[in-house]
Amino acid sequence: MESRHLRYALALAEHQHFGRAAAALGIAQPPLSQQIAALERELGARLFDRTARGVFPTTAGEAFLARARRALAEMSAAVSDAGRAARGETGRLRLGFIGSALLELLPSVLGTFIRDRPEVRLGLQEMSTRRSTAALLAGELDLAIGRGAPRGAGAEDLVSVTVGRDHLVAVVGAAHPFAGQARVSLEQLKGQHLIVAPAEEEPTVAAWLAGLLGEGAEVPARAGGVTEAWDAHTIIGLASCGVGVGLGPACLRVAARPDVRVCEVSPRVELPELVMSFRAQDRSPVLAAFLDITRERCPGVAERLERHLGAR
Amino acid sequence: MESRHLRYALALAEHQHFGRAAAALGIAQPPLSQQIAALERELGARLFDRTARGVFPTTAGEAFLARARRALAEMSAAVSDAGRAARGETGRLRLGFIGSALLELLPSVLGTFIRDRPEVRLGLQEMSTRRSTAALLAGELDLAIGRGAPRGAGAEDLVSVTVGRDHLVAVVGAAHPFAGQARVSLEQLKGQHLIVAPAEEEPTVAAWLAGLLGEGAEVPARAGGVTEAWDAHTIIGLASCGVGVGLGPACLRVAARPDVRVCEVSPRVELPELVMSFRAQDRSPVLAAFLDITRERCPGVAERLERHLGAR
DNA sequence: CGAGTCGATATTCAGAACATATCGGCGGTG
DNA sequence: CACCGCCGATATGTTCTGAATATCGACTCG
Repeated sequence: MESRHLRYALALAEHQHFGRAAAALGIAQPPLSQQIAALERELGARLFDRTARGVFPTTAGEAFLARARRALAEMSAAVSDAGRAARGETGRLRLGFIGSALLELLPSVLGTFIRDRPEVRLGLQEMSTRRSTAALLAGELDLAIGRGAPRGAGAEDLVSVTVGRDHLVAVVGAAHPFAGQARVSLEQLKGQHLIVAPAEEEPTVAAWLAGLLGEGAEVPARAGGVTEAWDAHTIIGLASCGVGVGLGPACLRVAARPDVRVCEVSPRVELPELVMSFRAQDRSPVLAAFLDITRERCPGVAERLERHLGAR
Repeated sequence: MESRHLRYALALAEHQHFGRAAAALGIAQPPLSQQIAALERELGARLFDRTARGVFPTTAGEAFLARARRALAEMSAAVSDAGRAARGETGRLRLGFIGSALLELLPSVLGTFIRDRPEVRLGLQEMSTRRSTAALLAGELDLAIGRGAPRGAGAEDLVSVTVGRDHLVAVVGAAHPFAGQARVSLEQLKGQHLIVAPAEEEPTVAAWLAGLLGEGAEVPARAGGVTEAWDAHTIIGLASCGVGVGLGPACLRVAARPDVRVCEVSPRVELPELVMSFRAQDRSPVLAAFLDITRERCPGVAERLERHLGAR
């Protein structure tokens, strides 16, 4: 039995007339008679009563037609569902990101995405760059936002584009000696207790800092001591109560509370770029849609993406 | 798109391998490749990722396959539903009957039917013979049980079989002069107030009675007076409280209460037969099943039915 | 009783689905 | 690094089936 039989039976039930039903189906009358007869033979049951006043379904026909309607509805739903999934209008996007991405990049991109693709289920999880890279390679994420291009095993399977640049700023409590300064020098920082992201989780940032502060070794080994904090709000909170000098990207200003001061670091120090990564072989249309929106919003991202997508 | 495409896609998703899926489908590998390709072309979306480790559905493929499974399930349900309806295992039977049918005939027949065909929805409605005949012709009933073969316009479209015979008995209260008698004569009845079924609703019975009592006219015109009662229990109730002498079929004994006496009428008077009627052109398998059961239970009905059914 | 309508049947034809044979690409292996 | 084997895609021929045309038989209606 093919779905054609269902369509023919439904048309016949609707028009109650072989000739008109066949015309509505775009075929001649004899093939319709044949197909209905074949269907009835296969089922071993008469589905229609041919009377002088028209063709009417039997009890068995009624039962059959009710199911047939649902079956055809499921089939057309299969087509439309597949199409929507292929166009990225539905599906799932699992996104891992570092906290600072929540300050500037994600709010606008996510807002647009949610408005454009309301039926896409979004999975959002804040995590370190290292973890998001690993999760991406393990297939647990579809997109990762972190600092610095992913490195190490498997990184060649990922595509990364720069979606933002930041320079280093220092955050101090209002009572701190630096509070009145618009800028602090690297020399000044060397004697301070520093609040930074954990070295193991953000290796790129940690390496930058270590180099910046004139040491080849780990940041935690610095004189003056180091406190590791996982996210922007913790850094700001610790700085506000005088624990030390928080160091982080300039976008920290967005989250700055009234009781802290943000100072430029002099000379200006560029941080590893905010980088968006995804699996090179990932053909998900949802991902493509998200990248499209990112492309629109972040001029300069476009070319980098084009180069990769064009190579597919 | 045909259901074949759904079956092929599901097989491919199950085996994750074109060759094995084709073997499971009983076809060669090239046609499977072709049909899947045609399906993907029609949908405008890739449904499967062909990798070195196997064939896996894409996101769109997952969405499609979920619907496809349901569609095919509906199709096979359509087949089985139609088959069950055709075999009379499901469906509906609307039955109109006179009250006395509830006393002997229906209890056993209905019991068997409900046990054999639990999924058939039964519509049971007590009504007069006249009304059940009209409802049968109007298509509001599938089967009618009454007294006397239906007559009048449309009766030739009905098939009737005798399913029971009864003779007339008289029902009186325990205090009635007849109470001690085993039998009463027609002469004795002539002076009594009688309780009978309404003439308009049970014309066959009324005609019999009128003839019996030696009058060409209507029963209500009889000296002694007449009360019309619709059902057996009312006749018995009125008789028990001394309203008069109830007249009805012998099966009234089944419903007789302790405070009434049932007397044979002498000479014995045969009542119009209990008749089961249905539309001659009704091919409903549920009706056929009900008739089968009736046939098994009522010997003698068989030949009458065979004659009709054989003529189809 | 003849005309008209409707569904079934017969026959032919075209297209689609399938089978056989072969090619191209990708991994694994000596 | 070349070779081999596996797998899916492609090419080509064959078969089968669904559809069109022509016609028939049954029933209705004027």
